[in-house]
Amino acid sequence: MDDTISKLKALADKNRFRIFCALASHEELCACQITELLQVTGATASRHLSILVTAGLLKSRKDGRWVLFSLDRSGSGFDGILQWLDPEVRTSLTLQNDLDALRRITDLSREDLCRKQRGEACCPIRNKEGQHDG
Amino acid sequence: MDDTISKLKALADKNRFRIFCALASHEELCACQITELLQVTGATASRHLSILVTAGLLKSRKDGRWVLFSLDRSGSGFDGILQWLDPEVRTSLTLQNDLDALRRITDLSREDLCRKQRGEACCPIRNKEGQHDG
DNA sequence: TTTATAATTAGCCAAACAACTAAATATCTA
DNA sequence: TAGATATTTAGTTGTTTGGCTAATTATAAA
Repeated sequence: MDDTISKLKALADKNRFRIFCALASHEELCACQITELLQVTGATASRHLSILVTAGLLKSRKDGRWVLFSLDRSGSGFDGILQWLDPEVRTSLTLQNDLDALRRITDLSREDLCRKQRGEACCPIRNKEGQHDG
Repeated sequence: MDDTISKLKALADKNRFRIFCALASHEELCACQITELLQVTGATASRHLSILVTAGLLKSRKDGRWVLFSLDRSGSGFDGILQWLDPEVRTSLTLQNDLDALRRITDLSREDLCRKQRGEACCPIRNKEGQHDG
């Protein structure tokens, strides 16, 4: 039971939920891409990612100086999670915006993305929210 | 998305998770039976129940001075939740103990249960936990 | 109508949590 | 090696949350 509750707790946060859904449609994303998507500090993104990994929802691998995250589909009941969340992922405005944003983010090379994060304001991520999230 | 996160938050607490699982195998339970199961104050049980109802996971109906709670299976994706949690429910030691306890609780009339809650120590609910919960 | 009781609400406190900044730990490149 | 950069860890702060007791509301019984 505690494992299941860890998973529930891990998903029961808006930013972590967005990370999870982002990875449901992108095989792998690095920490800095997640940071860019959420528009939080790298430290914050890193902590959220570690919570998701610890809960067994994500796995990570190192690629040079990058750490790449992906869904850990090995957990028992994982398909049930996806089945539950799937209609959500397809209809939420926030998550649709996230997909748009991710497209822009992954269009940049990681190098360009990181240059951008150092402050050269190119390609800002717009957040269309404020409307009720369908 | 917010609705889904409310459901996740509602389930991401041990006591609320136990309530939900209890109701997965008992059509209806009143607040005082839940109180007895969790071994918390009525106020605490009531708050947990209201969180589950607000999230759309439970519904309630009044029967005289009792309020009876049951799963609200109408929510979209509800079957996905059950599918996810089902293996859990069948293997968790805590949840198995809860089923035993519930059998004892529902064997009592509600009147007897409430007399018991007023302090006459009959039929204590044993908690076998402490062992790792499988 | 008075008393008892099921349930909820209000108010309090300690623990958990999510965000930040700053510092530390890799890893790559010049 | 020195410097840059991707990520994580440490430490701080304000908010949320889960539990309690006490007070309130609603129903039933005497």
